[in-house]
Amino acid sequence: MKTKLSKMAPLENLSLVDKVEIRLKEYFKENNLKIGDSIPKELEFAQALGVSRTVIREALLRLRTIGVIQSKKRSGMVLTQPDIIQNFEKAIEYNLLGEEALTDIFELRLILEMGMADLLFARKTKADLDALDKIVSKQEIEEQNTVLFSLKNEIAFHGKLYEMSNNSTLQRFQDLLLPVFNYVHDNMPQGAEDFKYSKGKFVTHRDLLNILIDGDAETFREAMRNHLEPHFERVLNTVKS
Amino acid sequence: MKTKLSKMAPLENLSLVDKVEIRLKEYFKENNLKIGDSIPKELEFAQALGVSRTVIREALLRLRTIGVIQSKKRSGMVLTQPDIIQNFEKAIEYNLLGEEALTDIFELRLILEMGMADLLFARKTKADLDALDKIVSKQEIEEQNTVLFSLKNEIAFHGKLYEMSNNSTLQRFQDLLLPVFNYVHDNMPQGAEDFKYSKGKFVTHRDLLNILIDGDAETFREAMRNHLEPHFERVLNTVKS
DNA sequence: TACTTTTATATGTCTGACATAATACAAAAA
DNA sequence: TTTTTGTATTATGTCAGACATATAAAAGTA
Repeated sequence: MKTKLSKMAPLENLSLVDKVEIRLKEYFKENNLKIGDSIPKELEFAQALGVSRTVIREALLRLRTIGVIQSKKRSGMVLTQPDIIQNFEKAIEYNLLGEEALTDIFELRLILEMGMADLLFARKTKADLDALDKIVSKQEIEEQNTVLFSLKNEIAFHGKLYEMSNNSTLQRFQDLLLPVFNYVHDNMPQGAEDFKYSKGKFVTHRDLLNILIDGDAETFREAMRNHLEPHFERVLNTVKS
Repeated sequence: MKTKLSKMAPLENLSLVDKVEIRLKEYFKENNLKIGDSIPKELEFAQALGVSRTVIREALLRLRTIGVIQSKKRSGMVLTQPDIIQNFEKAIEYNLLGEEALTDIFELRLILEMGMADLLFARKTKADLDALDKIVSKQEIEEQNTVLFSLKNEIAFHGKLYEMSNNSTLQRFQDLLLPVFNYVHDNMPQGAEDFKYSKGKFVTHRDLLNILIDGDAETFREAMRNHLEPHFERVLNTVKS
């Protein structure tokens, strides 16, 4: 009789580089290294761990790739503050995100725009509102004789909102997600109709701006919800597997 | 007389590996490679580009680190769908995020929880609500004779909300951010008082659950806003540089 | 057919060498 | 003295060739 093996965990199948990476992480923790501290050179690590310089280099290269260290000739390597958005960026550059990830990200955008009302009201400045007014006025002029929807103006308005959040992580997130929106925009089979949401029965950019000027966060949220209605409708009616 | 040099741009200072990485990216684009496709072996790339295998390996290792390719002995390398959260994770593991990034991320959490109301109402199931009820009841029993705030129950409740969003990117984001919340929680000098927000004048988990059962998204948003009030108060009153 | 053994092969690791750029320091010039 | 320029040093960057290891595919066996 064959006994079940499903419960047996595969015995650790780590490459040397994997192990070295773990040791390096321990080393950083134990020595309580901070941003700006420099670390021993490759050869010293190699001797200390008893492996070749090649392996050390590959492990360090991983850290460099995720932005945890930087290296310079002659000066050695220094711990740096990783840019959490950067890798995200790279992954997207390779155009390898699947359908599900793209959908998730699009939903994420809706969530973010719905959720940032309070930050906007807490941090808005006169200059911000003036800038928004310019954007909206420009859009109104350009679109007054057409139903055409300008993605450029759309991005300008919503991008400014992200900027006003004064949260640079959020802001970079938005920058980075723009190509994804374009992709979703371009690949929606139901046509562009859905995207003309700044006209007609929905809340316009001008409406949003007016609320931002003398309304409150709660009102803004509900207005934004209406503004984004076509997107929500599409997203919420799409059955997720 | 000294002429100004400010206009001179530094001439490109890319390492060989940098250049190879760019070429690889071009290669993927030109050949329109998709997830699952396999790519030539290291030696072939080395010969084609006229560089050593070492350089190719380092460039490919970068791709592997960000999850764009996977390698297996003998089978070569295959394009894979990068896990956009994974690198995030790694960066955080190294405990190298600065104060600003942590603050940003904490704000991001507030934004997300405020923004996901519509998704919750669109996707809630009976099973979800039952599960939430269990969590809340457990919390009520444990905390009935104390003002002590249990971070564990807090995480269980809010974590379940993320789960209900049915957006796995969002969900993993939350998993990953938990240590950051703990960090912020542990390092708040004003003490734990602020965090007992599920008692007293604020909206409780039970309130939120009831709204989730027979309320609507708008009501839920405002309730969540009140529920998160202590956090918002702290965040919005902190002047960002 | 189903199973086991062998073989070929691409990645993983090692070694030792040289190239290159950044730094420190000495020498020269102002 | 102060500034500039040359020189030596050094840690990373790149190279070449070898062997180790896992494993997919082929060959052999029942």
